[in-house]
Amino acid sequence: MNLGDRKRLILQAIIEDYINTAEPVGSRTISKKYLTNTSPATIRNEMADLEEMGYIEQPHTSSGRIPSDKGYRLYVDQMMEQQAINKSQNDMIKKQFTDTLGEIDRLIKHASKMLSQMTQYTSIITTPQVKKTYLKHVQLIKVNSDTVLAVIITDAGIVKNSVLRLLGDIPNDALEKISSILNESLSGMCVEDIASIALQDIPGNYAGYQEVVKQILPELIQTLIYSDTVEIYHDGAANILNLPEFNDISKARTFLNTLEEKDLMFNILKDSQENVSVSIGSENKYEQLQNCSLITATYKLNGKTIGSIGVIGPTRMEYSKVISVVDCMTNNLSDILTKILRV
Amino acid sequence: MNLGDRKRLILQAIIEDYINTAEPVGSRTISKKYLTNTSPATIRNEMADLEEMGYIEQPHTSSGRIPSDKGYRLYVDQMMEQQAINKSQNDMIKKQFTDTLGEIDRLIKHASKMLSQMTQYTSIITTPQVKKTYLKHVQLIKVNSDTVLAVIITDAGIVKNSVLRLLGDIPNDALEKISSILNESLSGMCVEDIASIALQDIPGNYAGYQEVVKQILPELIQTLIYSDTVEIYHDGAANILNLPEFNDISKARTFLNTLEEKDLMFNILKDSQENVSVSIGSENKYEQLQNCSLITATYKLNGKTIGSIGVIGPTRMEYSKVISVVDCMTNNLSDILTKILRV
DNA sequence: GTTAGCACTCGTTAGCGTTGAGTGCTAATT
DNA sequence: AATTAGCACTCAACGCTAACGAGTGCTAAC
Repeated sequence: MNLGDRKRLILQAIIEDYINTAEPVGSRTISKKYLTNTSPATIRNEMADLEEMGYIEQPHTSSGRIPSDKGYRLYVDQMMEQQAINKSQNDMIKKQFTDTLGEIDRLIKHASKMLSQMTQYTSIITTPQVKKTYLKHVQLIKVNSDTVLAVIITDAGIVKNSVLRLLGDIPNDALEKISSILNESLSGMCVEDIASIALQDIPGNYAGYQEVVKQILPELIQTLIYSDTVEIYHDGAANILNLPEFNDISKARTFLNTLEEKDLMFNILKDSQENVSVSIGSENKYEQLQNCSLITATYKLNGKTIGSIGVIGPTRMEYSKVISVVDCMTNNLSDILTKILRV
Repeated sequence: MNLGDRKRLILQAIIEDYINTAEPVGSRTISKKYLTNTSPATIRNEMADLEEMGYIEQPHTSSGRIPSDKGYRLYVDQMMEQQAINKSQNDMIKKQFTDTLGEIDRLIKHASKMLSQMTQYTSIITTPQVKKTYLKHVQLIKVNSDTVLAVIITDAGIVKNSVLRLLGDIPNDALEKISSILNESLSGMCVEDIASIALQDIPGNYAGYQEVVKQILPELIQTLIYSDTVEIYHDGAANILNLPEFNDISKARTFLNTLEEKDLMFNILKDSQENVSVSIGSENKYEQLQNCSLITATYKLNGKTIGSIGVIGPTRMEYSKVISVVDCMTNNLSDILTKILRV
């Protein structure tokens, strides 16, 4: 299905002009701005062919052409100039990250903000997923006579806390003992597995503290289960209101509503591939996003995929730029996380 | 400056009708729907007076009247029927909260979601502020040969973690010792103060671990400083697109942009009063919000104010309803936090 | 195969009278 | 003296038409 050079050039011209202007592109424009040696009439003929092949569409008779989803797909896969990883962009991201100390969540939010600022679209991002990591250490700290704090450390360096309330007082050394018992039996296990084991499956000598352990364990497990809930952040929602395709208030509303549906967003990001992947318009699984394009990728920690980021924009998206930014961002995010959280 | 009963009734009618319909209210409407015993002509005369006094405005000659900010203010302060704390509303909130276990941040986000759903406006909320609390306990946990996790517990039950990287290995019992030294010198201090003290001010016998303490302390302090950064969440941004006052895309954009400016939002919430307070249109300090109204209040933990919530909507807001919801929400939030986090 | 010419389509915009909700004023009524 | 009916006036909104122009497809000439 080779198009022929001229058709390719015309398609490319249409797509790139449309990405810039959001206006249907006519034969005259192409002849003037892109293929100066070809007359509008010829281009019209070619365009008729391209339309028949499904790469472009006509909003109505007697208007210029706009790219179809299929057209964008061809563009992304074969025609787009792969933007070299922009050095200055990369440096900027790196610098911004090193300036952001503090907690992981903050880092994640910052990444999201950068992503939306650099692309001028809307970014979405998940916090690291705990489920996939392994438990490294549990420590019980006595806070009050009846209150114990459980601190959970996983191999991804993610730390979760859980305030446990006991029925009675418990001596400090007993806590120490229980801590080390729990550690022995649990450490090294996958969080997913710990969450699903029944109490009696935990081996070990409780040294007379069975009662206390029975109180603590369910809550601990509960914490692990809850802590698996990844949070989803987004940023730059207002950006899309700058785009003519969202001038229609009802479209803007649908978009914003979709964005606030965390479950949906989670499902979208859940499926994202390790490498930057592009989902164009009708290719999207969810109806609400079928007039958008989505560019996603995952970030890692110590080589393990633990979260995803994405950019949502109109199908008329600056694919080349966004792909390079997303790529750059995941790499830097993985790097910095691995550096900060190495445990 | 008593208006006289009829003027009051007319003003109230205008405000309530306008809140419902978003359309300028004419004399005929009032005569038909609200003051059936008074003729439109009489009402027109009264309206002319009310306009002169600044309580209502005319978008253009020959249109009905709309309330001015001053009008809304009078309404909120003196005329509005204080909605009784809605029992079923209260129960719903309570139930929702008890269903939300897990971390504080999640609870906060959930509160925000509820707030926006119940009011159909946009809600904002801050996470609890650490600065105002007192340090209760510090614990160092060895994770790796060169990695130590510091866990900080404050009297508000807020827990922060900080991964510290040491230059060399350190024996377990040394950590214990350092932990207890730090506890002795720091616990009971206000977080704000700890963050500002210099290293040498910490008394205590370091038992030969001066070097290690010198490494750990700055990072610990850093964590405290960073952890003071309250996060701000919002929810229900899409709601405002349902309102006719935001049909103008550029207004919607301004609104969304403002919402994403965390610093601004923080400043707004920072000033909020303990009791529900209302800021109407031009009363707002920040220009971007001067065609909005803002209803804020604070929530507490163990009687101490630690965070704020708010609802942003058009000046044409259902004040009565929103005030009661916000009030209800802060009370429940304070309750549940105090229950969960009692340390 | 390419291109100039031309009739045709159709969304957009500007102009314009009509409509109707609402006003302010005046004079009559209570 | 307060209230109201009557009336002329204002002005946004609506619907209609005409002109415009960007763009097309087709045909015939190059």
